Amino acid sequence: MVSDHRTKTAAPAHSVAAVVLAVREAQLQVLLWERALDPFAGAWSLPDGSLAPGETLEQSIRRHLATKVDVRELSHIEQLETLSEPARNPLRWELVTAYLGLVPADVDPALPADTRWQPVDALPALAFDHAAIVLAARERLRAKLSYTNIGFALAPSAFSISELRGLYRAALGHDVSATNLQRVLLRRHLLLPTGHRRGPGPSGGRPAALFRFATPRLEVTDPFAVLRPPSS
Amino acid sequence: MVSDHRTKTAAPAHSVAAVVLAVREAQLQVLLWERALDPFAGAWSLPDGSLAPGETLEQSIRRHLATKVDVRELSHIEQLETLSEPARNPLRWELVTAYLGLVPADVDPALPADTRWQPVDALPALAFDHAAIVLAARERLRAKLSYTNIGFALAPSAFSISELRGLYRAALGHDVSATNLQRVLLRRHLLLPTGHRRGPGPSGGRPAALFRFATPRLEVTDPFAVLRPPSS
DNA sequence: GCAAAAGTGTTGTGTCTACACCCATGT
DNA sequence: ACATGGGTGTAGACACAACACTTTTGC
Repeated sequence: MVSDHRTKTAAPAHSVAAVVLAVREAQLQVLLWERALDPFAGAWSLPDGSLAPGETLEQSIRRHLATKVDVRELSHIEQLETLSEPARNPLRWELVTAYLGLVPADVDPALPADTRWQPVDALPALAFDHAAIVLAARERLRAKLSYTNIGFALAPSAFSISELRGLYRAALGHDVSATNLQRVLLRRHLLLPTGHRRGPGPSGGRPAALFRFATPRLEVTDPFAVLRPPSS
Repeated sequence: MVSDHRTKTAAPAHSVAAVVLAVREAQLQVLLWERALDPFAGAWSLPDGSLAPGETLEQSIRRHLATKVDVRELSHIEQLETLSEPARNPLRWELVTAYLGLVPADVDPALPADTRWQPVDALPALAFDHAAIVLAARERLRAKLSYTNIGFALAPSAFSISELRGLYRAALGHDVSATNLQRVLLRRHLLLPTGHRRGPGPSGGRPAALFRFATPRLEVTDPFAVLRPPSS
């Protein structure tokens, strides 16, 4: 079957789409794009595009993000899933491979006019199956915040604990104790003190120590291994 | 771009492949297939096939498994990832979406002559990028054994704790304490006593109580939420 | 009684939450 | 001095591993 030539002519189109998330104004936001062409002309959708010969899926989504919405400063990218419902695109048979991309809170890429950040909690109707993809991306991010160092991808290069707390709160959707956040992340050696301090605000207050993430690459830090190997 | 008709003619072929795992003879084994046709004729590979019009990826891999290796008793199936390296297939541009499938230890599907179970720890050279897919599947299974009820998909409908221990040991690759396995799974209400007992072996011994998994569907049982919402 | 296999009791350790308290700065 | 925001100390709850011990069977 791999060499069945009839299937070659019946191959589906393949597109890539990205859920680009960032915390902006204390909210988890996603980068959306207003479609100019059918299907779903005028509707909001995820940034997407077609896979070109000679490139991998990840190269493809990076290319589309760079050329169409000028987003190059992704601190992290990972594949989410491939959707294949035959009717997902009303015009043709098309699969899509979805990616999760993260942008640090301190970068603000210049966006084209048809592109906008939207809070994930208040999404407009989205084209295709993109609403489900956004929710899957948010779940993936939330889970990984608990057992990996993925916070590095949301945070600026240096930050105070309370700033980091704001990022976690926005991404997780619930409050986080600054006390325990600091201790959990320090215990796991995810955070390093930079030695610098943030100046206090206009109304005073103790200056906050600044931290940075120890590693700018995704690592599993809590091997959630209830069933871990015996110590002997 | 979605409506760019040039890309339609340049679409890649799309195949599906499955890592079907089961614990057999105290080892984690994978279902392999000896390829009859090029590319990689004569080499071992994962069971695979082409996506047909009108079907989803999951329907497709279920169809190929049912028709080609006669495996219908999958207790669980989930998508792993989609691989897209342009040179992964030497004959043509082809993506593959990989699935993880699990078969309970007490079912033994009749297999065609070109199909065989092989221990994951002693794999022959595999076609394409299939070796990497098998390792990804094993990692996914191992992780999910710790924080979900996925054990239900490896286990028969009723089992003693020591039988279950054997399954976990084979899948995880290290020893597991029967004492603690029982307590962890009971504490999380994954396991229910059936009220029946297994007769003792020829050399005596206390008869083992039989258990079953409470739910035959994947559930996250340990929300590994170090950063969980405050109780108030 | 003795060996074999299953299951329970118990102790110790580590990680987390919650909350009280202390520290450093501006006005 | 006092308000404001940052950081630490500590106690309690919980989950887990390890291991000793008890129970139930065959011989």
